[in-house]
Amino acid sequence: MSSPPTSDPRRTLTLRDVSEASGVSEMTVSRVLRNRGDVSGTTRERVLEAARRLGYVPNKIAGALASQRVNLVAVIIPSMSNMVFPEVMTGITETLEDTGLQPVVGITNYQPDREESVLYEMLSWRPSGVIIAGLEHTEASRAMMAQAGIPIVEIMDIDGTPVDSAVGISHRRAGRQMAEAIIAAGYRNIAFLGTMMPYDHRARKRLEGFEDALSKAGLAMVDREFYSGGSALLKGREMTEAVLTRSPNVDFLYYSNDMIGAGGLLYCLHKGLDVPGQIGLAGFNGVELLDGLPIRLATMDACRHEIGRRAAEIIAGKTHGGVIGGDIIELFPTLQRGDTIRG
Amino acid sequence: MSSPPTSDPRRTLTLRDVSEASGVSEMTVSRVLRNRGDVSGTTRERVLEAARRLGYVPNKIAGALASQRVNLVAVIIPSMSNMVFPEVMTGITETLEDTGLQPVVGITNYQPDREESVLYEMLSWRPSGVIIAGLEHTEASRAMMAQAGIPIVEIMDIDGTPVDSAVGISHRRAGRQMAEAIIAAGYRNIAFLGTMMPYDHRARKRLEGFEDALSKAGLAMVDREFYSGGSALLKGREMTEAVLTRSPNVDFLYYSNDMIGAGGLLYCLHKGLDVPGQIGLAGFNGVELLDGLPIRLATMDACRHEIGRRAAEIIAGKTHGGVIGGDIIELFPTLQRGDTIRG
DNA sequence: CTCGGATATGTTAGCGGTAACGGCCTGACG
DNA sequence: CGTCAGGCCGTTACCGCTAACATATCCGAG
Repeated sequence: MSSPPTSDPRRTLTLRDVSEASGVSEMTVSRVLRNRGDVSGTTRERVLEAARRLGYVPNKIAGALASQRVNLVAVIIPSMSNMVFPEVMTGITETLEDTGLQPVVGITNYQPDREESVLYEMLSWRPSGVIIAGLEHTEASRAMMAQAGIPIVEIMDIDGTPVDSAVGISHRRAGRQMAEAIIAAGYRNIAFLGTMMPYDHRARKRLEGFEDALSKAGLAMVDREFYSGGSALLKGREMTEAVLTRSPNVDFLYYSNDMIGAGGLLYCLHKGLDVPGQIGLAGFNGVELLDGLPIRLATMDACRHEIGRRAAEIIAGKTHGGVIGGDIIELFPTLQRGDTIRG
Repeated sequence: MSSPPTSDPRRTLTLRDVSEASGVSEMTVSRVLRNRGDVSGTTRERVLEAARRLGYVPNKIAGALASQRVNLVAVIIPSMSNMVFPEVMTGITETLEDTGLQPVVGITNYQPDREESVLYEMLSWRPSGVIIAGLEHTEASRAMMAQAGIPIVEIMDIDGTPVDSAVGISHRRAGRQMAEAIIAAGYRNIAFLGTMMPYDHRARKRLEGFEDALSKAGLAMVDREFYSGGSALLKGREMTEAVLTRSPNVDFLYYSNDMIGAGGLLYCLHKGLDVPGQIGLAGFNGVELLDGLPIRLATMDACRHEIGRRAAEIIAGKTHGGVIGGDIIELFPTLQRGDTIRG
């Protein structure tokens, strides 16, 4: 039943409390806590002890306002349940780890107006940089980013014009490459299975590149099937059944992502189809999950981890007094043939 | 080539800029932008127009400092690539959506000291509440949370003593329940396959509950296998092979999560084993992915979405002037027998 | 016409830190 | 013994915004 040292017990502590408890000025406490400027060893000890004893947690809001420095990096991505963005995040986090910078995530659910409001909200906290997925944004979003006066890195995609910097792969090229490999393997009746893509621009670009290569070879997509929402694995299974029923002559299934591809693969194996002889399959992303499947789905690694790493490096570099110029870094995904393309 | 209205073109804008551009005081601008207090229609229009034209983004740092209110909720979880936490996040986000509160995520990678530093970092931004996974924290972490003077909700687990509120399930009971169902189905030679769990307390508690029920029935675990890192699906496959090779008499495989369970299931099916006659399997979590498998793995739904929802409701309620009392909300997972337990 | 009370806008004083600068003291050096 | 650099610590003035209060304006009732 001891009473607290001074005043209100539940008031949150400030520098002044630590200052009084340790008998030095607030400024000195601030210096100790930030490890900046010269403070004698004994004073430092006294201050640290007092801070620890009181359970003082600095107020970064006040600190940021005074110093005009915020150690946050806004990361704006469409989704987290996607298996692709967690890995990008890992790359970002790793790289930022020892720069004093901290990522803060915002989710847009692939909705441009939601992206705009998330961006607005994040910018209002004056972060040191922005990492944002994709090159397609609303006019207002682009304007905000251009105005913000901080490094902006648009990631995943480089088929377009970034506001500032960009790190990613060419999805159009990725689609084309996959198509070429499939054609070279002798498949001719190719179907596409993928997301409904009003706003999944990267899936759209892959499809465009893919169809481009098909038509160059005098071919056209034989069938296509779209989905949205639900368990991707299950959707892959269902869509595959639908396509194979509707178009029995199909000899290749190109999926817009690995998850539905995996579902499709499981379905084909279950039905006892000869993969890759009778029918071939390919996905996109190179997700870890594929390693656990009975046979390995053909895919393309989207360089997710490195994209995160490189983007974070750009932010960190510019924050610590780098140049202003916008860099465009293109990465090159590798085609993994797996066991589902013959040849 | 027009020059900017005043001074430095790249300086970030403040209320004063909007104030000057619209000919009213900063205070009035502030009122308009926050939709608070009485402002005439014409003034409001003029201010909004000016703000839009200039591309003004308010500085929440200054706002928060002045108003002593921060619309952020700290959410601290072990991992994002886990399939379980994204769904909790969805529940949180949904519920917070129209409260003006915004979740901010921190990741601990199951490391207590990392949790401590993430917590410290987040508390230094003075959030309106904290949602944190688990009941086990360092002494310092518990002290910080107790001191913070804001609502704290510990989620996922209720087998223990929360700092303030808690929302979750009893993992011990969940393990026990699963064991009872398995025993009732007539399986007797049961093996456990799961994560190495220095800090995955929930997996540990499930195992404890499970073994508890086994021993009550006069049984003991026949074999066990642990993993850490890597593709869970693949690990499930590998561990299953290891166990079945080492202990051919095993007739049930209890997995600590659905992902490795799915890997094991695929392995068993691939080997042509009779599931669930010859061998049974069960996982934990009720992840969506299972819907896409050839047959449905037995599992227990961990109520992830509802946990997120309820936790967010507690925070929102207390923030908007609710009571202080710590609530403990227990949810009850449902056993989904699927097709991998006979009977 | 006067006056009370909305309604609309401005003024002042911080919020809790930090940058910048200044003062004091010590010890080395000419 | 004066001087001065450098270590150590305090003072002052904000950072950009908002709470609280003060002031002006307008309207209709009495």
